[in-house]
Amino acid sequence: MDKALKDKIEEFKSYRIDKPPLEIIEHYRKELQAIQDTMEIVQGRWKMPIIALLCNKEFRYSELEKGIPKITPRMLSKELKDLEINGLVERKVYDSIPVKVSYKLADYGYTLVPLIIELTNWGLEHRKMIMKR
Amino acid sequence: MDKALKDKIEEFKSYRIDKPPLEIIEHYRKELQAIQDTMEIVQGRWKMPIIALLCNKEFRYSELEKGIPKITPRMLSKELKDLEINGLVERKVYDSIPVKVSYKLADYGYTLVPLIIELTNWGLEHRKMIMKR
DNA sequence: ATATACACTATACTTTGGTATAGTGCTATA
DNA sequence: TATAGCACTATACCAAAGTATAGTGTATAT
Repeated sequence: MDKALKDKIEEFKSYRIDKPPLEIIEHYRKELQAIQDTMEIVQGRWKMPIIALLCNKEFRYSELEKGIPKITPRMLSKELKDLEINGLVERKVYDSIPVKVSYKLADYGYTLVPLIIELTNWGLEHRKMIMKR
Repeated sequence: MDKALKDKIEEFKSYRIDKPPLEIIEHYRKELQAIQDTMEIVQGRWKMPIIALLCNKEFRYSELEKGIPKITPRMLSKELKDLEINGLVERKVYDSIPVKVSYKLADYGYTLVPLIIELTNWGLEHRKMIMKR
């Protein structure tokens, strides 16, 4: 475990309250709710990878399909629709012939960047750890 | 959106590569895999709330049940088992009568702290935003 | 004698997430 | 004329996630 992470954890621990379990539960109710709110929006195998790609630039539908291995067209369009509904992704239609459709991150989508960074870091470290064993 | 977050996003943008979509996809393959690895372990409504509580201290089974509203005993014991298998949580049995069982975060579980912080922050901000509209 | 706490397990069920496959209407290319 | 690309939608299906309810064995409290 690297030093920066250790520091972050120590800092985190210093904020903890030292109380019996039931009081801790009371104290953290809002935080638990917040975690569940986030998870509800970000849930599933596909949403975060889609957002991570869109962080870089607009992508067309078929480009996303290539970019996210094993996703089926049904899942891709469903997930894009969900993300649009939640204001994270914007859909743009160019009325050329044939139609071009582009998806880009909405400003609100960029608020997920810190989360994506953490997901990525943890996943990379986790893979390293598994390999070592 | 607050300044710290804006800065973080700007920093993130400065790391982005400016290339056509297919090259971006190529470049980010590992990161996308990492995100999916993490999501696989953390997936579902219950795992992160459980871990977040256990960040504070050991909890007994029945305390967790109280701490995580609406979870059923079946889900709680299943999720705890999954987390134990992945080395994130440790289960301790005190052989008093009746038996006491405690669950605590393993060292490895603490590596999820930065992620939990981001999940919590985003959820809290999201709720604020929804309320405003 | 009854109820309750504890730490679960069992069974049956519903919902959601995800797969597999085919098809649409348009156009450009061989 | 046939094939492929584009951006999907439709249908059927399956598996995993989650819910609802009941029950187990031991022990303390009323």
